[in-house]
Amino acid sequence: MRSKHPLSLGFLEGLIGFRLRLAQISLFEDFERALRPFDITPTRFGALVLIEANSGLSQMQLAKTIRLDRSTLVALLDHLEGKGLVKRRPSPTDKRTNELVLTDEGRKLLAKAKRRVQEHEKRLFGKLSASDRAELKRLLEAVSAKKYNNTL
Amino acid sequence: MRSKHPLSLGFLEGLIGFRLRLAQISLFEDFERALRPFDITPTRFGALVLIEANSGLSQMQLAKTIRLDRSTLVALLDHLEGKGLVKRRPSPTDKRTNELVLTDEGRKLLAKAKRRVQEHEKRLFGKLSASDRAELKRLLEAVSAKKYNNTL
DNA sequence: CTAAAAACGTTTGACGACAAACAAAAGCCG
DNA sequence: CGGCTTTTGTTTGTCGTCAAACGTTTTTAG
Repeated sequence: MRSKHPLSLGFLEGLIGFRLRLAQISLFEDFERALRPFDITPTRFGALVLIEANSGLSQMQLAKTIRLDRSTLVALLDHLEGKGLVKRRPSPTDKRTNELVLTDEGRKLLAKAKRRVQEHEKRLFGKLSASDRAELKRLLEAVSAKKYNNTL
Repeated sequence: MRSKHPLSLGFLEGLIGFRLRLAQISLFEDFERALRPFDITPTRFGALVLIEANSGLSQMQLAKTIRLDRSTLVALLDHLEGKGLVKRRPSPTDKRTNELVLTDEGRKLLAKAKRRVQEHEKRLFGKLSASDRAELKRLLEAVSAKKYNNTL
């Protein structure tokens, strides 16, 4: 006797949010496994990419863009800085803020990581057609584009 | 001087995974806010629905279906049981497992929660057309339908 | 039938995330 | 200018999650 998986999803069956959650779990699982050798998580990867693309940005700017609490970012940057990938440089114009920059080592590691991430995306979304992928991206953007009535 | 949001996303621009992550954050934010009065999170909600739809299921079956570690489920069920919404009932046929069932109170609360969740889904996905919603759901299902090469 | 292997629920430890409180600095406004 | 408010980075506390180890029970092999 082994009534295996097939449970009824009940109310969850119709919920897009539930599917989104499952997809997110699959995503994270594969990403984590693929980037484990680099000790890089999705969040860390996002931070590195953004620092590369916007050298000198502040912690708040970074936090907002990847939608992370600024307090969370502290430990994350401590980690990356501890590994010599990122540097916090006190801003000369605003003594409250730090300018974030990638080190040479950071740039080098990121280059390698990007290739892994590219493979990872292919693995996850490769089963979809190119137009399906574009469509998925478009729809996801629409979802997080927040301008819903904040009348709560 | 206030260089606001507009940061370049760089490499993230093209990644579906990044969009998925952002959408997931938006989802969780709205869900959490909408269901806060009930002290119900997305994960708890999933558990309640699944127990309702598959009364008597085991913890492992539940954990697998919502893709949660079985150790995580322990605390979650402790919480729900503590609030009198769920009951753990030792299985008569397999002394290792518990049969999970909803209490009357659990069923009542879940009914209310479902309505809130329905509103929440409308809020998040209502900006999409019906066909877009169906498409999104289909694509997300395809993503988490794991059967990618496990050659890693 | 019996010994080894697997499954189940639990405990403990680690980690990432948020929220609240804080000090320092910058911005605002009389 | 001079005081209040806001912003920024940090610390501390809490929570949800996974992973590993454990005892009990079931399943499987020989």
